[in-house]
Amino acid sequence: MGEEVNMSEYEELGGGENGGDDDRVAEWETGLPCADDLTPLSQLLIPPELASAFSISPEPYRTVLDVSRASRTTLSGIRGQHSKGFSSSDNFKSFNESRGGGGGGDPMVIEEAEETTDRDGDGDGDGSGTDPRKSRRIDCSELEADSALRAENGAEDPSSAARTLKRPRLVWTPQLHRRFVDVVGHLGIKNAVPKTIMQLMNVEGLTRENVASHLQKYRLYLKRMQGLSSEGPSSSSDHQLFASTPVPPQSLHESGAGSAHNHMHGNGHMPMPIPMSYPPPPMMPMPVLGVGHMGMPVGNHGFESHNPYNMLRQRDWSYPHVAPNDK
DNA sequence: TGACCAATAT
DNA sequence: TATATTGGTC
Repeated sequence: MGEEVNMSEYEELGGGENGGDDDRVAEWETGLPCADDLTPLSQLLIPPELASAFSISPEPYRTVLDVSRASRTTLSGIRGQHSKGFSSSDNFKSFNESRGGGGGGDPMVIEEAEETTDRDGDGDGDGSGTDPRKSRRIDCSELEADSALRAENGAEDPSSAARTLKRPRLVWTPQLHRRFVDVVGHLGIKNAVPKTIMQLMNVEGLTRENVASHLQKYRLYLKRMQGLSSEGPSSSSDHQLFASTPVPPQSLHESGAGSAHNHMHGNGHMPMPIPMSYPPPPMMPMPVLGVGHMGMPVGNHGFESHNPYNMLRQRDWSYPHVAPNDK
């Protein structure tokens, strides 16, 4: 963070060809939210009052250094998941860091969800902080979080049993899905494979399996949409979630083989850092303003400053929603 | 061997 | 229904 992001990092991402041009990057940067728009990770994400209201122990302040370190470890952690992986891992770092617009990388962290379908029973009625397990936040700071969570999860037997514990079911929140879609959009549906998506998404705790599963569904959705394209909007429920799909439909047709450097967005350049702005509240499908067809941030800024969800989003982005996954 | 993907299970 | 897991294939 203290240091500049090396622009050359935009070069080739897993087979991507043409290098990142500075002006393109600059172009991008203009689209990025300015530092003021972002909630610094070094800042408390949960106000003390709120924390106490929900019986959450307030998080410690993080220094910028902490944040930086955390993001770095996160990245390395994620990279560590694949053995051979990417030639220049920095690509992903840049993807991530530059999005922070100087604010620093913010590897997203996801929230875990109780996997038992407990929507009827299990009255979460009394908010007496009894459900740390229901929706737990995982600190993005390093592995401590993971181990802490695991300890919390299988409090009795952290060592072996914890290993065998099922990791909680991942919930694809609109934010998370949005990130997914953005990455897929940048890769092009044809090049979007679970591993790459997972890495580009840079979401702590997200596994390839998670992505694969979601990708499967997403592809089905795209197929269906293409099939129905002329027949009006689908009434399916996933439409709500997927409605925010910027992925160019032609990508599917684009069986056009190997041109991996799909003209993706005009010039087939790298997946750029994606300023994640995701206007729609879950129940309100709306056209995606956030990402134009060029993958460029389009209407974000006004939105960001006005949209009340913005704050939430910030929170969602930088903060956990993750399922701990130890592999 | 690992990744992808479709089918199937939960 | 959404997500996880499995099994075949490359």
